[in-house]
Amino acid sequence: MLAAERRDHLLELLARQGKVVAKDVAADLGISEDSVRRDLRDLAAEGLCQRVYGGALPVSPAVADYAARQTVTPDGKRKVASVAAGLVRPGGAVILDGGTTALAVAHALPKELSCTVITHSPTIAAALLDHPRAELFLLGGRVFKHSAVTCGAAAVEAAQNVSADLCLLGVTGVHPEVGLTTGDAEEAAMKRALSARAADTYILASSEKLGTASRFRVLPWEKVSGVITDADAHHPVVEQVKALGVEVLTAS
Amino acid sequence: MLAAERRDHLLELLARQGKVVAKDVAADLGISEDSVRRDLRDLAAEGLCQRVYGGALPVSPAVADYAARQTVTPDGKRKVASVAAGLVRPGGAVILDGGTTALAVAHALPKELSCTVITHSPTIAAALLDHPRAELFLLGGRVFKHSAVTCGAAAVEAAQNVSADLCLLGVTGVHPEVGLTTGDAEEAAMKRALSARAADTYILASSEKLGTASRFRVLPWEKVSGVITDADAHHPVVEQVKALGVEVLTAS
DNA sequence: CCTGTTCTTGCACGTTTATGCATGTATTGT
DNA sequence: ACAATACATGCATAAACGTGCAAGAACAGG
Repeated sequence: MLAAERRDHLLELLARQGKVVAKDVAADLGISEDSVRRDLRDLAAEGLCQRVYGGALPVSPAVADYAARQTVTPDGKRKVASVAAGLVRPGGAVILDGGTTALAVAHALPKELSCTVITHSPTIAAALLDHPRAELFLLGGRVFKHSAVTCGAAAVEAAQNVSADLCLLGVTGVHPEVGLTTGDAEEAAMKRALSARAADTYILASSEKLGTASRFRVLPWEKVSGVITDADAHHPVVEQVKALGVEVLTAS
Repeated sequence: MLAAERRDHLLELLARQGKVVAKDVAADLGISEDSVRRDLRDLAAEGLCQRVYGGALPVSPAVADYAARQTVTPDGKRKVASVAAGLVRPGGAVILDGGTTALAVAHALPKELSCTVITHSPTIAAALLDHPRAELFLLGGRVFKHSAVTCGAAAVEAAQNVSADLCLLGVTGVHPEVGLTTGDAEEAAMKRALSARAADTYILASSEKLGTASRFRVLPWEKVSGVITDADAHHPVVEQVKALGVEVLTAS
């Protein structure tokens, strides 16, 4: 890899993602962090980027506000989202829950992927409007403003009329014994309804959810095909969940 | 997540929401409150925000870019939206169409107005999430990405189960003889279905729509209670529409 | 083909910076 | 006045940084 190539690569990353993390790029390109730092220093000297602790930012912060929105989601959720997006097969149908992690999944879906996305979140629907090849189906109903999803009888009924290969569900608590839980009864019912319409259900479980439980049970472990998390494979909760016979996909 | 990114994020929140709560941001980004406090302290030291107990406020309180968003919508649409929003009675129910003008109406609704909003646009629904007293009902169905609304049989069927006092409809053409028109047959059908569920239907007709016609008829003039426009009261189309017995609300 | 120079790269070292936790203090609301 | 919450401070740890140095590659000139 040529040095000039690296610089171009850095500038492209900067434009596309709105930021560059020295460590990540180094690992990605298989070169030392020192070289990346040197490149960034040079670019900054030429006024092509703004050097910050840990990496660099574009000179004009308003470069890509789509990208900016991406970057404000915590690292863990983004990793989980990336793995989850990989589960969606071209031509397949996926039921996508609401919540910030699910929104990250929507953003992580390849822009030209042709698939069917079924969701009960207007936010998710709005995020997928610029995916030209994605068929989008919105489940209507009363909107719960707190979590920005439709719930209630009408929404559950609407869900009965769809089916999919895959359901990606967000929850607030993932506990080996208690199971999967969330903070609202209506939401829990809706999540159950969604899960029942898909062949496989995977849980979006960024590490802060592991080992915690909320008030309302969503699903028992038997109904879950797998869990996607950014926690280490040796995390105690991960190992307990594996012992229950549930597949665990770790995103490191 | 880079430290500099966090600071940018804080400033953006400050601009968009007019305030920052340390605890919330910490939970949101998955970092400790200490870091958030330190960032806020630094920003305050640079004069970029005003530190207060529990979080921070913008330096000049009136900067929250609610105004900024309003200004990107053309002047005419904003005026129309403002008048339309005035038609919504406290406690009343309104069916709100999709489109940019309808989105402006959503933004123009008083934040503390308690009313029921029924819409088939995920974008509109997302825009109204921060109206705590507004009951929100979303009509599901296949999403037409071009105009960001749900359409088709499922959406029309969902519309049959609601009713409202008022329907605010956006169209692409307003012509005295041809009537109200739009560019897509499915959309036209959906708009008809919406209109049929409300006691009164008003058309959002910013001046560039007047005198033009598109491919598909939405409604004949008899089904329309009124037209809201920013055009002058002596605009020829306005006078012709008035002659048809349709009320015209002019927003100057 | 050989040699000396320059440039790049990765490594080692010490330094600086950021972060989370613990402790004690201030502020707010009831 | 009291409890709850927010805050500042100090500290330990880990990460990022800069610098100097040596090994190697690219290149020019003899």
